[in-house]
Amino acid sequence: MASKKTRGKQKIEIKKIENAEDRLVTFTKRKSGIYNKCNELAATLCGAEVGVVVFSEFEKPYSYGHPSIESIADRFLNQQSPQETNGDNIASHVVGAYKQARITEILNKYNELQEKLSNEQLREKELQQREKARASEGLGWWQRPIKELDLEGTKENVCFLPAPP
Amino acid sequence: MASKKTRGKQKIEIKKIENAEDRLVTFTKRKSGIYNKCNELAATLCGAEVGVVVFSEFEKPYSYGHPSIESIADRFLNQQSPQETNGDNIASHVVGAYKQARITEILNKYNELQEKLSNEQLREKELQQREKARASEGLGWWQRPIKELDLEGTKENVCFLPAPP
DNA sequence: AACTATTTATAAGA
DNA sequence: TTCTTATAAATAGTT
Repeated sequence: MASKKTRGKQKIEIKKIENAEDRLVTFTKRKSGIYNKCNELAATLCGAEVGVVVFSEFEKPYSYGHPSIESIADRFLNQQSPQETNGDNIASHVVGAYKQARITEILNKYNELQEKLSNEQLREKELQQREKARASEGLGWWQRPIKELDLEGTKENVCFLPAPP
Repeated sequence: MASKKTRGKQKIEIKKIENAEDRLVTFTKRKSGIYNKCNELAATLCGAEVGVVVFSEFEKPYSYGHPSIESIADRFLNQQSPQETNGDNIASHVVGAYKQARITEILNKYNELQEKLSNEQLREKELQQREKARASEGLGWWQRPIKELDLEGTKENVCFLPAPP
């Protein structure tokens, strides 16, 4: 009993983490922490919508949105009355890019299909698949092994539940 | 001193907070919590950039960005794959070569999924065949009307797209 | 808006 | 990398 197993969470300065490995670990952990917070915010408030975009130090893009980035962006485009912004609005640019590439549509279709598939066929496998998908969370969807794009509920890069009417 | 001053933080279900006042308070608190987390993530990693967009239940927009929304947006709009740049630098309207390749993967995956589904249900199989046929017609999916990409009722349920490379 | 008792997130370690 | 664990940080309910 004499010694504790770990020192537990230590206070850290909010400065760049010098060690690259630690930095990556922290990046990953905190990013998911933020996603989780955002998801709770949206779920908790139910009327709220949240979109997050993160670029790693290697400029690898990550993102989260609820219920979808499009709806969020569209709102920005249609009505501007920012109460607290520290910059230009990101959503309009983001959506512009998306619309140009027309990735949005195909991804929507893809997700719908995923949903369909899982509903009809693989309900019981969801958990397994989710675990798998989580393993490669660090990669953008286009960079992932295609296999892992399988099925719904890629927790990290995808969002979930539609808000009640 | 016998009695505690408060019950402290209580565990709550992640469900819509029924009481409107509490909901607003929580929204405000958690939103700043998220901003703070994002700020730490950006500052901590230093190379990272983060943008957040939040809409309240009243559709009031809030946002945060670090170091600036512009830089994040620029990356979304101007990102080009490193691999692409040294080969042919024909021009900007081909920007999407790499992008499209990536997307094609998704499309392929999409079709794969459909195939899977077809093993379960004939209806889905037909759907899949139709899609396949279209895919080989010569037009890239991105050039086709969205409707041909099939499936109806675009819901706002899922998915969020990471940035195009 | 401040306060705390708790819950939650997470820095280190295993 | 995934799991622990001690501790820091966030926050639900209160004042």
